[in-house]
This record gives sequence, structure tokens and C-alpha cells, in this order.
Amino acid sequence: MKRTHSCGQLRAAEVGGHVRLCGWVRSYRDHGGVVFIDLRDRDGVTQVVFDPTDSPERHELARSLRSEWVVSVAGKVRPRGPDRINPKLPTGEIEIVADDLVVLNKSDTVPFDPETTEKVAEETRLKYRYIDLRRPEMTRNLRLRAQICQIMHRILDERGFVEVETPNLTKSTPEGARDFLVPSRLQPGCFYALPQSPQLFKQILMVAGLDKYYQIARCFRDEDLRADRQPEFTQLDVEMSFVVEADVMEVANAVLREICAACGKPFPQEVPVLSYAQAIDQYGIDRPDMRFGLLLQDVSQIVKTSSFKVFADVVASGGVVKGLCAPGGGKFTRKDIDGYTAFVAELGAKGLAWTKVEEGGFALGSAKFFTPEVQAQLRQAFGAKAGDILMFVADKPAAANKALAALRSKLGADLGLYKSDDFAWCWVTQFPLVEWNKEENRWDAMHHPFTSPRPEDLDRLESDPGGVGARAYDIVLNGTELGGGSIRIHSPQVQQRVFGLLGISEESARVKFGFLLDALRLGAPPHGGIALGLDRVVMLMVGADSIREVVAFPKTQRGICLMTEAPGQPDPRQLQELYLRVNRPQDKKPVPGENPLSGQ
RNA sequence: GAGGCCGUAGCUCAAUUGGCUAGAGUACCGGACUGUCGAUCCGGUGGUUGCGGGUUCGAACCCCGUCGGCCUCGCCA
Repeated sequence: MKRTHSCGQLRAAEVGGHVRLCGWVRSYRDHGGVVFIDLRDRDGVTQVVFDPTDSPERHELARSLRSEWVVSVAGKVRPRGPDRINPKLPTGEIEIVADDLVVLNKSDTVPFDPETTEKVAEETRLKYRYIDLRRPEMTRNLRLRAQICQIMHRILDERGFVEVETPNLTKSTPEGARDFLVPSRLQPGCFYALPQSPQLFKQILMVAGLDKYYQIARCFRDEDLRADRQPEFTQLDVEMSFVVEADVMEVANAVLREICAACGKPFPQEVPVLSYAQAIDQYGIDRPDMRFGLLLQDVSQIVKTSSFKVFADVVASGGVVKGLCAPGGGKFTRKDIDGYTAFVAELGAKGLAWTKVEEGGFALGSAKFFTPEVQAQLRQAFGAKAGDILMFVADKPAAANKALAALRSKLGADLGLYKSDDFAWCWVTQFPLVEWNKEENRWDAMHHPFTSPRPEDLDRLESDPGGVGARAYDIVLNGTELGGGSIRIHSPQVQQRVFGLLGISEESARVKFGFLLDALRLGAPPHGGIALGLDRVVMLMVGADSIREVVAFPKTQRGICLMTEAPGQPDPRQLQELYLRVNRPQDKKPVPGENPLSGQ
């Protein structure tokens, strides 16, 4: 019963051999006499032929085969003959003439055909994920993911990195995202937190002298889901001692370069580096999509005296007027433009001013507000040509950037400014250390509280926190943040000052991060690192538009696994053991995974 | 927490302005057929139109609520 080959392996060279294959029935073609079976496994498809003259019993059994039954077949490899070759199959030059057939398992009618070219509802795919994963595309995604992990292991191992596992049952750190909590039975009333990342452990490993650490680590964050965000996700986590920014970035480049080489994707000799300020200025966002230009321009100075009251007022009150020039946008209809206006309105923009560029001057939209002089300046600022359209948002800088960044992204897609297989990488550096949190009325770490300020800014840490730069860096591909890291603080004094800046009292820091502060006092080397989002890397390598396509068992937007119906209600006895009582709001009824034991 | 799109046979979809017994392809079941490869041909089974309520002589279609999936904002150090 043991297989001799996979269903994707056999070629003309094996003709004459006797083989045994195991797999799933992809399709059956019963001609009354001869019966054909396409047998599929993860490697491919092989045609099997049953001839009624060989064995009537076996032929009858073959006629009963149906889609997705699991069978084992033995037989001789035979050439198909020139007019019978199937060029669509790698194994299309041969077929197996069966001399044995064993049905290992039958199958009910499958909820959907794994071979279908029709797009099956994701809900159905997730409920029957094992059927979905039989699809060659999904098999390829998972195998490419495994291959990418192998490259990560190999490159880092070659460079002397030590793989270390860190705990998943760890301590809650109230900074950052919401934690997943795990109740402790042995310590009633206490909870572990699942790690949002191994951040503190890897820093401790540097203090331990590990020098170069890595781990392909699972991370957990209890926040709302997106196409590129799952509550649990995987990071390639790296940390190094005695390094500066360029050393860490070089390691990340090396890993990504190898991954791209294996995936047939481009990776530049030199990855462009933008400062945070430059990214915000030109792209309106800290993860710029570099596949196309369409740069934003701040035209506040040009239009501040214009008769367009909105522009003048916004600039006068400290806002900005920023815009972009969409090449060929002159062809947009009123309806198109209304669509873009509604698009930016949903993002909070109060309006979208526009005008079309023609040979003689601006036309339509807000054209009448622009004097010939202003028109000339705008034309020059954008490098605008006849047939283009200018679009503007006037608002506070953050709001204008948010709307225009999204608009730029949409226009890039709508105008076909890039090809589907374009890859454009960049590093973004020189992030601010902190940003002002209006709601909480305090400074928040932009990266995390362990990121080192730039040494030249240290003396302004207390006097001008917003002006302090961080030794942080992000790597961005096609507008998706693939990873980020920083040089960390290794001085206990600096760490204490940063905690102070973030409003974390000495006492509170001791409770939450005492072990880190102790470690920093006991011979902590300078160190830094990075984390790469594995799911996102694989997503972009396979050209998927959601990480669910590269995660074997993902959760829905409501955090439910449709296959297992997790999360479920615990058995009351489990709660008792954990000294927990559920206090569920009356109007919130549990839906998934109703535990049949509960309520007993 | 908010906005948007969607939900009809196992699957993918259709159903004119609110109007006939809710159809088609595929899958499945039965039959025919000895070279197909998305086999073909003939016949058949299959429906709580997500769920609940309302309007109407009449609802897949309109209204309200609710559940679920997706996209986005907030959130994600």
C-alpha cells in the first residue's frame, strides 16, 4: 500500500515501471467501457485508466468512484501516444493502467469543488478549510510560506544568530495594544498575558550575552481585524548586540533579498531610504507606496492669498492646502470626481477641490479662484500638463495627509500607475520618538517605550519631546509595512527618563518593567533589532490581498474561527477551577461554540 | 464604536416596476456510451430566498430589527 511516487512526479522516463499512487479523486470520466480517474495529491495530478477487460470487478469499483474519494492505485506507467497527450498536465505524457484499486475512504458530496475556478464565498471556505486547503493555490501558499521560513532560518543561522524560544504565558504590559489574558489556576485572580511580541525577552537575551538572537514568533494583539491583521500573527523577531541602525537594516535586507530571489521577485541593490518627515510630506503616510509618483505638494504658500475663501481661511488658521496632480485625470467625469469627493469625505475630509489643466489655463471646478499667476505657480509646483487634474484637500496637516494618502493610493490603482507585479521597497527612518495623545493628554511612544532617542536629541527629551528623533526604522513594500525595529535604550538612566516622559512613574515602571530596569543595570550591551511580519511578507510574495490567504486557519473579522467555532464557552467547572465568574451583558448573547456542557 | 457592500438549491449565480408552480450551470442520484482529460448525451432529486417582525390582495424584491461574511475609519506601543 506504500506509495512509490507522488501524483505530480511521473514523466515519460518512468514508462514501463510499476508504481503505486495515493490521492484524492479529482474527476472521473466513465465511458461505459474505459474509465479515467484524475488522481490528485499536493504535488499534482495523474491520470489513471481502468480497462474492463483487465478485471470486471475492479472496473465496476472504478465506476463507483466519486469526487474527493481517497484511493490507492497501482499499475504500469504507459505512454499516452502523441494524440492523447494532455499538455495542461506536467504528467500529461503518461497514464497509469490500473491493476489494483483500493478505496481508502469515501467522501460525502463536498461543500464545494476544490478544483473549481469559481470564487467560493470566504465564509464557506473558512468553515471547510480542509477542503479549501486542497486547492492547489492554497497548497502553494502554505508551501511557499514554509520555504520562506526555511530561508529565514538558513540566512540567520549562517550569520551566527541563535534561535531562542520565549514564553507565550507572560506578563501583561499595559502599553500598546490590548492583551489577551489567560487566567492562572495556581495563582487565583492572576492572569498571564499572551505576548504582543517577544520584545522584552529578546532585550534580556542581549543582556544575557546571546549577541545575536532570532525567533519565528507568534504574537497576540486583541485589536480589531483587517485584511492584513489577525489577532495572532507571526513575526521574524531579531535582536543584535553592539550594532547601529545600518547593521540591523543590512540583516533584514539580506533576509528579504534571499526570499525575493526564491520567489522570483525583485529586490534592489540599494533600498531607498526616506525620512519620516519626507514620507509624510510627499506621500501623506509613513508607509509610502513607491510603485508610482503622484507626490503630494504643499501649496499653502501659493494659495494662501487666493480668493478661494476655504483655502485662505485654512492656511490662516494653521492648516495646510495639499494636493496632487493626477496625470490624464482631465478625462474624469463629474461622476468620477463626485466619487473621489465621497471617498475622501468618508475619511473625514471636508471637501475635495479640483480643477482640470488645459493648454490655455485651468477649467472647471475651482478654476475661477485661481489667477493666472497662481495657475502658473501651481502648474510648476506639480509639473502639470494639459489633460491632468489637480485635486486639493485643505485641512489640518494630519487630516489633509490622511485623506490625500488614501486618495493617492486609490488614484494609483484607478489610473493604472503600476503593474500588478511591481515591487517597490523603501526604508522609513528618523521617526519622532513620541507623539502627543490628545485624548489621554500625554506623550505616547511612537514605536515602543524601549526605543532609543537619537543621542544628539537627548538634552531636549524633557524640554521638547516632540522634536526628539527615535533610532527607529520601518521597511515598507508597496505601501504595506512589513516590519520595523529600533536601536534600544541600554542605559537605565535614559530608560527611566523616557518612562518619565511617557507618564510612567518610577514606582509603576518598577512594577511593570522592574526586571528590565534591573537587567539594564547589570551589564546591558548596546543593542537593537527588528521584527518582520511573516504573514504580510508571504501575502505579498504570493500576490494575495489578505493574510488570510497565507494563514492555514485564520479568524474572521469578529475573531471567530468558523471551522472550530472558537472561541467557545467554558465548562462551568473550568471557570470554578479558575475562580472566575462570567459577567456578560444581557444584550450580548454568545453565538459561536455554545458549550453543550454549560448550564448543567 | 461608526460607515459601506453582501446573504436565493451542497456550490456559483438568475428571477423585468412588488405579480405565473423561484430558474440555470455545476455537484449529487439513475441510465447510455471503449480514449476522455472542465468528457458527452438522456432523465431525476434538491428551496425556512440568513433569521424575526411589518406594509400589501400579493414580498426574494419595500420598511424596521437582528445574525453572519467582507472592506474601511476609530483602534493596532
